[in-house]
Amino acid sequence: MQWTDERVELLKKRWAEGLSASQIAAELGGVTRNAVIGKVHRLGLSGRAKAAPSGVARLRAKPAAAPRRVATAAPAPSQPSYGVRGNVALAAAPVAAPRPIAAPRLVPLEVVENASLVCERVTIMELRENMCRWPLGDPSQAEFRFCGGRSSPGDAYCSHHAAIAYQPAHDRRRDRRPAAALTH
DNA sequence: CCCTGATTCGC
DNA sequence: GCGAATCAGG
Repeated sequence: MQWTDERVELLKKRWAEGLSASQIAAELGGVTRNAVIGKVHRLGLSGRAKAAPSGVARLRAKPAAAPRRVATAAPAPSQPSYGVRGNVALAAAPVAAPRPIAAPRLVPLEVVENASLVCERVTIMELRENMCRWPLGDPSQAEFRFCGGRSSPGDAYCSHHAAIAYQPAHDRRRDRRPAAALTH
């Protein structure tokens, strides 16, 4: 991918809007957040309006560089695409299309309550790959959130919500307990 | 751990 | 010029 005028324009715009480098990278596609940050600096538009980093930090036009030595071959990426390397470079990590609705069935109340405990109540913007996409509330409302609890990589839901969502259709009817409210 | 931006420097 | 690797910080 190259920095076409269009891509640069979008970058400038989003950066000005305050989006993070990784968010911009995801929107652009084909680049990592490092690439975005690098470009931002080259364009000379770093340092967004940011509440002064508390006094001293300001003056640190510091040299404390890194002793990096790349030398040999690249670390043979296990995945052909961009991946997550610790806190490093992650490009276009597409969060799977969040499903607006997942119709919960009758579920033991305590299961639902346990689920509530792990709900982070995150917005769609805060939703990440390994976060539970269980919807909370009305998707048409601003208050709509996703559970956001930890989900196993590749799983849509956290363990509690998975227990609810994937409940076998059978043993639903038997043991009657207080029906859980469906809002959670 | 998740993430953020900043910096260096081999390419 | 580009961006991975790394740092420093939340």
